Amino acid sequence: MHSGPVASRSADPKDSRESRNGGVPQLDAVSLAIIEQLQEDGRRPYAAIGKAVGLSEAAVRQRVQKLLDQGVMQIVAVTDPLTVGFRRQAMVGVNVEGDVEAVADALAAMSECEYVVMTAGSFDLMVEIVCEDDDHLLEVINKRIRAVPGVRSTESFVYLKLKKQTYMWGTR
Amino acid sequence: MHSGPVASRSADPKDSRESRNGGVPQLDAVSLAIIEQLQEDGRRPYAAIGKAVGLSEAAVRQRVQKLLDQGVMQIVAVTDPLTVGFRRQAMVGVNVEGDVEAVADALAAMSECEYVVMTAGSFDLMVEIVCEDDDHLLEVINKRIRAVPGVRSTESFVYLKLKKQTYMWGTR
DNA sequence: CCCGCATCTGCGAAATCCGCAAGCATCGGC
DNA sequence: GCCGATGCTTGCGGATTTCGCAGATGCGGG
Repeated sequence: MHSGPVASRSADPKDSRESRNGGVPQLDAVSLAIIEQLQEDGRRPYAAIGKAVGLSEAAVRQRVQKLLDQGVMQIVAVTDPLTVGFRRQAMVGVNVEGDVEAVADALAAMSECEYVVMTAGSFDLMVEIVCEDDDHLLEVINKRIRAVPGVRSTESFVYLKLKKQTYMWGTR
Repeated sequence: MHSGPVASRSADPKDSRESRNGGVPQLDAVSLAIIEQLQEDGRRPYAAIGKAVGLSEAAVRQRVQKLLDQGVMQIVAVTDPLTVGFRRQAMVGVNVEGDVEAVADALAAMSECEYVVMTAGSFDLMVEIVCEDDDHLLEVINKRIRAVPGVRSTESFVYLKLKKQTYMWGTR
């Protein structure tokens, strides 16, 4: 069902480059161009993509399937949760003692955490959470996240209004 | 091309509820169910969705089109920018003096800003930025963002590793 | 009651998706 | 040089999907 990390882990780290980015070989210009097309419209037909990037329809189909299988890319509907029934959303900065990645994995396992990223700066981790209401939010932050072993402290930023959300870095 | 806010502005704010969420009437259970289907797979056929939510293929198609037109939902490919050539990514917390929303709009207009949200807490704004390299990152943070009138201070969190990125809040 | 508006359904035509096979070029190992 | 692996192309046909449109259906206002 693909709910885990963005890039699936590989069992055979061949060289240092691949072992550091989850076993995904670097993408060539054509795959990049395909991704750009699908960032503009996730439902664009393969033939149209092929015309745009200079590949046959079948080749595009094969590449897209591989990108999806590898977990490099996902094609999904995205919305503003606040307009779709979820009333509380927040970014939580986390400070960790011990193994940061282990804590990150533990947080990523929680269904309320949509987004988990390891950072440099005054937080070790930043986590975006989506909740039904205030009670739910309170429980997730104060009971679940702070209960994870290694979490030293947290700071919360409750969302008031989402102003922009795009995925079109390719098209500029 | 839809690169702006998530929800497009309406010109006729009828009641207070709609005027506060960008003119989008609340979604009914069927549209919710459709969105859930497309969160699992953005390319799922309309007929399959219709079977799942109890609607005809054409009705699903009309509702999806409306959701897209209204800006409630977008169907796109999402990736980890760090695996696709962009080498520096960061979350920036911003403190503002004066009109927060005006600053948010100014930041949202920058192509490097993928994500702009107004927050409660020790930051007024949180902004995610995607850059080509360190020079680019430095320029965006220290030259462009801090040059926006009303920006009092910023704090940056450079991404080290993206651990989770999902859009399946509906399916739990 | 009637009309306008919004939504859903049914249905054909066109386009797309998908699996498959054969041929070909490239690349790296041996 | 030979060979296997990989990836692209072309072509194909059938199943599926998309798309536009015409015709119900439902609902509230006048």
